[in-house]
Amino acid sequence: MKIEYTLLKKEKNSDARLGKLKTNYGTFETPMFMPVGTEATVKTLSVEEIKDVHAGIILANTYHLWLRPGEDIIARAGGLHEFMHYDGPILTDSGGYQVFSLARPKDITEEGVHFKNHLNGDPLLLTPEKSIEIQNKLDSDIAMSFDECIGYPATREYVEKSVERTLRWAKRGLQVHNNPNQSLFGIVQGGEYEDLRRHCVEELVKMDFDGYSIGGTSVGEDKPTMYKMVSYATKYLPSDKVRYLMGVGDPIDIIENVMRGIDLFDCVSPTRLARHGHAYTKYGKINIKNSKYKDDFTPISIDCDCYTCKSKYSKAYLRHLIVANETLGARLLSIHNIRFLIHLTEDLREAIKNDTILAYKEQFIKDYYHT
RNA sequence: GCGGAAUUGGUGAAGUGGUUAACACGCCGGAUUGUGGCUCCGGUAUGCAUGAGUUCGAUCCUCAUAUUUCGCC
Repeated sequence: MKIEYTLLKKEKNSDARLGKLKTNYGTFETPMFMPVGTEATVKTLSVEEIKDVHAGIILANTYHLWLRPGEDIIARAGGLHEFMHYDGPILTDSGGYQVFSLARPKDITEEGVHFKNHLNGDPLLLTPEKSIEIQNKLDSDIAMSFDECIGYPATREYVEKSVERTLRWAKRGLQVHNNPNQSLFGIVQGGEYEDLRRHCVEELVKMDFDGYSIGGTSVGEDKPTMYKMVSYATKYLPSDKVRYLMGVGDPIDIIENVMRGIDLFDCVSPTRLARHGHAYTKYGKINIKNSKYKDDFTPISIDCDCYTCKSKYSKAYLRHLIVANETLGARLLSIHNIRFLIHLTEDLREAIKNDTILAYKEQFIKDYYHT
């Protein structure tokens, strides 16, 4: 069965949407933040801990799992859910982002993208067909089209050419996709150009994907530009399909883009920041390594309902764990940070129900930037 | 007691008779956006054991003192 998106309510003062996404592995409400589990693990968290932060869905990565352990091993295990012992919804990224982070422009051809295996240096070719074929075998609930994620700034000429290629790649992927239990999303590119974003949306909608993502953001542009890019896409996307903004996870960005009609987000930041000793709080991001926390025996946040805060692990102890490079520190902070972002989406859903998102945003920003 | 060697920041240390004393770790900050899992970027010795001398100029040469260390009685 494919996913089913139901639009439950639109907020009065913005384009924010409350929705419901039904998958073979469970139903959850949107907006929702997806924790990133690149290597079939949300780094440092057990499956029970992923559930405990109320993650509706998680993300894994085609490129990484292709290289190691290989999609055939995962297929033999019974698919990604069985393999990683996780019975909730999973979305797989296509490897398109690795085009941006690993490849050089000359490595991109019509056929696909030439990489060097980052593990052993072997030359690799990832094509739209190959990416979809791997994702079919991984048996995730949602697969992504293989796209070219371009950086910012990029010339209009380049973006034009790249969007057309991304569209051809989307079509090629769609043609080989053959997993009836897996949905497939198209990815909107087009840089900062409204007509190109619009064109990309219109062509993707003609191909009739199960959902749509917006890519090519958080690649070096400033916030106003990112928000414009999102609006240029959501403006033309069909309201009966779910929308996913890729790679965005800054709290303020989540609020701003929910208000522009985004339903799903993912970002490595909560887990990466945790490993490097940072914690989100209502009053801004803190660096737990700062010496002022050396003898602060209070939890990160008294009104946080995450395991770490509820258990009253103190800042002094967390600081010690991070400074001593103990994995428990990364784990406790990851739990806190992911829960913080998911809690944020819960608050936003509530605000959509009550049509109070403008006031919510104003108060959040006031607190977050220390009034 | 006699003789030798050593003494550079929080630590391990490099270094030179002449502008800002290398590097590493630590420490103090910052960064991080569809994760190439111990990453990246800053800051961190107004001073080279102490005192005196030689010199235009000494962390570097000389002497004394202190401390450490090795050997001998």
